[in-house]
Amino acid sequence: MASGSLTTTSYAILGLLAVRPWSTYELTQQMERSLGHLWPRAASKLYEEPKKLVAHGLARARADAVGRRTRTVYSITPRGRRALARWLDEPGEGPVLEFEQLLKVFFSDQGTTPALRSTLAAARAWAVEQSERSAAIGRQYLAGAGPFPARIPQQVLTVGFLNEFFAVVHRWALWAEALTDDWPDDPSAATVAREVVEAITRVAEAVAADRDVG
Amino acid sequence: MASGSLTTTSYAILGLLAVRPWSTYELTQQMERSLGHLWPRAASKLYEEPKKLVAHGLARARADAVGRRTRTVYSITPRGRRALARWLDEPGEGPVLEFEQLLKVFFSDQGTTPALRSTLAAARAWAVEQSERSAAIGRQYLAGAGPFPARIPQQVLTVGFLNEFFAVVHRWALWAEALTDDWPDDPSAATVAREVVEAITRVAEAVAADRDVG
DNA sequence: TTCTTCATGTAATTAGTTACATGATTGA
DNA sequence: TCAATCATGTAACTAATTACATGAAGAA
Repeated sequence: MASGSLTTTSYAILGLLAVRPWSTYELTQQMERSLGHLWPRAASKLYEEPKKLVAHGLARARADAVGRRTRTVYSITPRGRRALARWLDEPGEGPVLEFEQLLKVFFSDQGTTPALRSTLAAARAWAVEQSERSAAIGRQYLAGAGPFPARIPQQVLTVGFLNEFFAVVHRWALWAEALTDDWPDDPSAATVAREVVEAITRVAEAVAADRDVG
Repeated sequence: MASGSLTTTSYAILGLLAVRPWSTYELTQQMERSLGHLWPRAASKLYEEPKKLVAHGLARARADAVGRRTRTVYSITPRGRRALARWLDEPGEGPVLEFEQLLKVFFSDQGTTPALRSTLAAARAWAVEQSERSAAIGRQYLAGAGPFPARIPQQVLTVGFLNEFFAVVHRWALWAEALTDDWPDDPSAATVAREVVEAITRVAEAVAADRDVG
């Protein structure tokens, strides 16, 4: 028992350790490559959290000598695996989104239409960039390469969501760029057709209809 | 000049004040109703940030008496409007996602298939609930009601994204539930067909193809 | 008139980020 | 052999959350 309780971030690290042992630096690499898209945390956190896992008896640390300095490699303990399985059994929180560009779109009537449209273009570029990176990894797996082939099913489920997420950002940006194409320079003077409001409401209603289905 | 620089959260509040003056409690209501979906922050933050805006000369505070206690109402200053417009001119960050349920899916090979599937069901229920709320507001606007009719174009752009986001969570959960339907109890023994990997890769490649288009 | 919920904050705590420091490795 | 980059961390700081406290308003 030690130093605060376990957070979702703790379990994110613990989950990585369940795959194989990692040095702290390798953990930061994984954060950039995969985990960062669903649970982003600063690298320095990854030097801190594993210590908490060790204090709870869920992981072990081994000091590995590289040249004159030491590197710490962490691995999961049997207790750690049990704790992870228990955590996986609990419901978990829905998605939480932080989207600064969308915030700027929301308040765009206080700025200019060119500013709004360049924000939309930036969002679209973001989606393209993410998708490029993801497509490259996908092709790598299709070619028979790619790390952790045993975990492909879990990666497919996860990447299946992320790619759709990137696609929705892209599609939305295109749609919004088209919609604002003929707006006056002052966006507070713009109007949208009733059919557009109907269309976006239908999207929500289609999903809401699943309530009955269960 | 005072007490730290302005953050995105500061501008989120400033944007609300540009619409009309609000008491702090009203600001927390707006956080629940609209802003919380794209820039979620705890209520207590909303009691603190406006003070920073005042210290920077971007907002004014008026103490309003209600019974024996006082309520603070904040309003934007001309300098505040200019600062907001400048901020809207800057590019802004792409979306950042925190998705605990997806994290559990990612590590689901360390648990059981029933646990995985109940996580998927929870994600789907989340999407349905959000969409219900959003659809109700959409119908309200279609009936001619709804607050801030002058800002409907900006709300359409914003809600247009959010509804598609809810829909993508829903569609993904259904897809994943179908895909895992015949999985063995131990999900680390599951496999997925090559066509599925091809399909999710095509999604990313379709978006990446926009690079050429610009 | 008492209970509950709405309303208005402050204080304590924690999670997370930015900045810094420095050794190891590689390649020009 | 020097510069650049990779690797490994710590410390200071800030943003944000949770917990708490209490007055006002309305319902039973």
